[in-house]
Amino acid sequence: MRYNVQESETRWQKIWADKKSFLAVEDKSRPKYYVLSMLPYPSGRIHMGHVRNYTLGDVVARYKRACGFNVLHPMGWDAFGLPAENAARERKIHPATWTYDNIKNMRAELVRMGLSIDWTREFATCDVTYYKHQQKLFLDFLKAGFVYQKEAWANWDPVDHTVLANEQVIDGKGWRSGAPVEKRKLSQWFFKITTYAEELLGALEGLDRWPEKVRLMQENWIGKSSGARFMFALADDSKQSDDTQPKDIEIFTTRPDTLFGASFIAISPHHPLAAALAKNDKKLAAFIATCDRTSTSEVAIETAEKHGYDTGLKARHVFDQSWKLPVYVANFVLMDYGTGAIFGCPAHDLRDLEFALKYKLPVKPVVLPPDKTAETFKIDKEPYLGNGTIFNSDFLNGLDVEAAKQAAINKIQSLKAGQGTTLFRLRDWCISRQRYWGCPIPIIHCESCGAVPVPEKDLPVKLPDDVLFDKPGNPLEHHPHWKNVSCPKCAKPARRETDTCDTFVDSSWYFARYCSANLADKPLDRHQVDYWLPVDQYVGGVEHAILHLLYSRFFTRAMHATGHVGVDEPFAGLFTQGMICHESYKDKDGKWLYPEEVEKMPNGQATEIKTGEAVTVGRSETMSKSKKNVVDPGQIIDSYGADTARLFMLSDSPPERDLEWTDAGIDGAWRYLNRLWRMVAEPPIALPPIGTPRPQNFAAKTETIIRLIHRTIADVSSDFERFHFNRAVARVRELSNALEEMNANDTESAWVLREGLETLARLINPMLPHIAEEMWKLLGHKIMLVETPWPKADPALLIEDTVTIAVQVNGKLRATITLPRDLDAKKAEALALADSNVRRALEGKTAKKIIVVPNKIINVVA
RNA sequence: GCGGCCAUGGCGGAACUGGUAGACGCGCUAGCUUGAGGUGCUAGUGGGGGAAACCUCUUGGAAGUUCGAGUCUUCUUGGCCGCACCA
Repeated sequence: MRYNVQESETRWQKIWADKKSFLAVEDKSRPKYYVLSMLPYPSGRIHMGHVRNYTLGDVVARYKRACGFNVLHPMGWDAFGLPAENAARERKIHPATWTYDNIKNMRAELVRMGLSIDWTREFATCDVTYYKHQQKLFLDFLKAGFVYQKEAWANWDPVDHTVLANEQVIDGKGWRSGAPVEKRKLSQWFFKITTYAEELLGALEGLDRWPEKVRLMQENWIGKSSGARFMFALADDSKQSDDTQPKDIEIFTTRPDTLFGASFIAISPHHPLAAALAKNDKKLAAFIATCDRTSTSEVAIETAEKHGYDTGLKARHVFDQSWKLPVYVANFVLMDYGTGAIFGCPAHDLRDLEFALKYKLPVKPVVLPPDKTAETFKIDKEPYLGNGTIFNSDFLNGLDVEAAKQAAINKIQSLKAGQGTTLFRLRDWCISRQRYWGCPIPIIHCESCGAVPVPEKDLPVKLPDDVLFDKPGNPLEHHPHWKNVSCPKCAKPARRETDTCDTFVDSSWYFARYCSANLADKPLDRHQVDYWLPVDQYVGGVEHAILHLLYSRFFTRAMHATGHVGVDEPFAGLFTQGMICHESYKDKDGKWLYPEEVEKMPNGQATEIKTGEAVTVGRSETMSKSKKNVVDPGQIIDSYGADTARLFMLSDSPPERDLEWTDAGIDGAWRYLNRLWRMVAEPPIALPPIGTPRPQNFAAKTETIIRLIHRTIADVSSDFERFHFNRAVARVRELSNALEEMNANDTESAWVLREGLETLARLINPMLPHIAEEMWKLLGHKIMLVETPWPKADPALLIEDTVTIAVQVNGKLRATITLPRDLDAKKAEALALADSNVRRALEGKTAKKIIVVPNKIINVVA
């Protein structure tokens, strides 16, 4: 007999659905646990990354459920976005049709994975019933001051008539059109994420169940730096281009302690002063134009080379009005950071040093390293960045770097030239997208009233269905009448905002919406949200380490401020899984081949099945459609079943690391599934009926098995708690190996075997839910495993009476001895020394020192 | 360039706070069983030596701390990831 996977898996899936096994209902009497896998984009098919992601989430959900938690484990669709519009353009399918068809297919695939999801809470972010609430949140945020509109530079694709995200600009060209991207100033909507910059940074520390790596990435992204901003006055005798030219330059620095080492001022090519000067300086205008050109296309290559243009202007040093510094326009100074102007201190900054060496500017050290003397210390090709004592610096002399920073800031403030300040790298979040398939921004533009929020009673602002994708640009803009409305304030003819929201907005609150997914009249129900939030365990890919997670953290704070939720942090625990990798194959013409088009030889060579020609085998790398090194989960589940796929995902590789897909691995998982089934379908010993009382005594061999059963319960439980699923699988396999070897046909052994098999079924249940239920049923149980609590290890059976102790002589293992547990150190010592191997290793020498670590090791030093 | 992570058999990986390195699996070898096409069972499997007991070397490399280091420290090599002139 063989295990009939397909029959069994579809049967259990139906039973779970019929019994509503995974329906989540608020229940104050039980602790809640919210498990969430990252929202999938409905591309049409699930891929291996999804399988891994949802398997991990499902193991946690099923395990916590068995442990007595009231579990919420929902699923939905991140359904807005560009691919649907591309499909519409390329294949003349309406984005909605394309999206909902894809959702239907993918939902069916997810159901076949046997996930313990509460499907009653499912929604797609493109449902009007979802995005109308998002529009309400937008209006609330607007009222609370989290939203504003401003002119901002955007990457504009002149062929597709659309704005491109930075990652859609490749070598300065649009990723679809290939046309050189232009910088255009557009009026766009922003969320004020910078309001919370300090808090988003500070709260990272409290996210102790987040990967260190992700917290670090967010920390760097937010990029806090403290320093000072202050004015350098332009000297009177500087040449003046016209009256509109500013009289001073404001700079930002994190190193006010090095001010006495200043040798120049540099401003960005985009600085207003540069623009003013360029009006009467053709050479400068040309220089700025060169900077613009290199700044878009060849950023990576040009990074090293620094260029500057001496404006001829002089700036007076803040601390010494007689000291005049030259003012350069320099290509390495960014306009959108700080004030767009810096002072250069070559001795203590690499970039300033490069610049100074190139333009022969003075290099004057002002920080003396602890091991150097003032007379001999010189800066050559390397700036000195470390701590030290300030010298050559007037009133700062003798201070260390930190003290000097503070002293310099105090002085600047007393001079009324500026003040100490903190700067963040984090920018406000531009949410405007010039696209159709997104949530409309609920704003009406009126000639006389300006940007007017759509009144709440008029929500939702629905996307029109009758749109055409026959020409480039935003279909909402081209629609015959959708954008023509009357102003809600003055009733004059006005124009709807035709921008839609960035899809990151959709995914910034979906986790909260699941708590009251079917609520019609408002976005969230405070009681339900307060019960379920925060998400206890969030699972997804590292690729969202910054944007999605940071936006969600901001959104949650904004929702808190507007009274929609009661928490600041959406995700208490975060787990980021690794990618799925596979070898790639190329034919002789260099065209990629799918794995199923290739036959592998035992010697590692490969040939194309169709042609018989040799195939180049590439190294294993992340599965991607472009390289065709993908394996379709649907096909795997068809032939091996969901449990096999799930087991493969959990075995061997730790979940945070990349996983290599191999056919051998899936075969191994499949064989194990069959072994499990055979163990209960055809047990080696006849099993006693359920509820047979536990025998009083066991033979030593049987006792060992009993102890192993309980050891395994304890180990697997702690492995699950710590996301060590590969270890859990190993522990489970050890137990099944031991049970398979049982052959004594006595009543005690039979009892222990039943105990072992039942434990096995319960332990694998979170990972392999279908076969676990099947085994449980074969063992005669009427109550399903989904309703059966997690097994508890008997603490008495976890403690061994005897322990095996390693005996070392001079740090080298010479013997292992078995001793009663917690044996007195002196006695243990004596027994160790009596061991023949130990005596031989000592070669008659006497022990100088003996280290005894109870129940672990004895080291004899001779 | 800056910041971070990682390195263990032929392969994926175990080893909790420094305490028997190589659990578990894949692969391979030998034998048995089964047999038409994702079988099952037994034994073995880090390198070198030995019939064996056992000895010896071994966690990218070099040094150090320690009775004892895969684990801690310093240097070094290689790989992966993030940021990239952020003043």
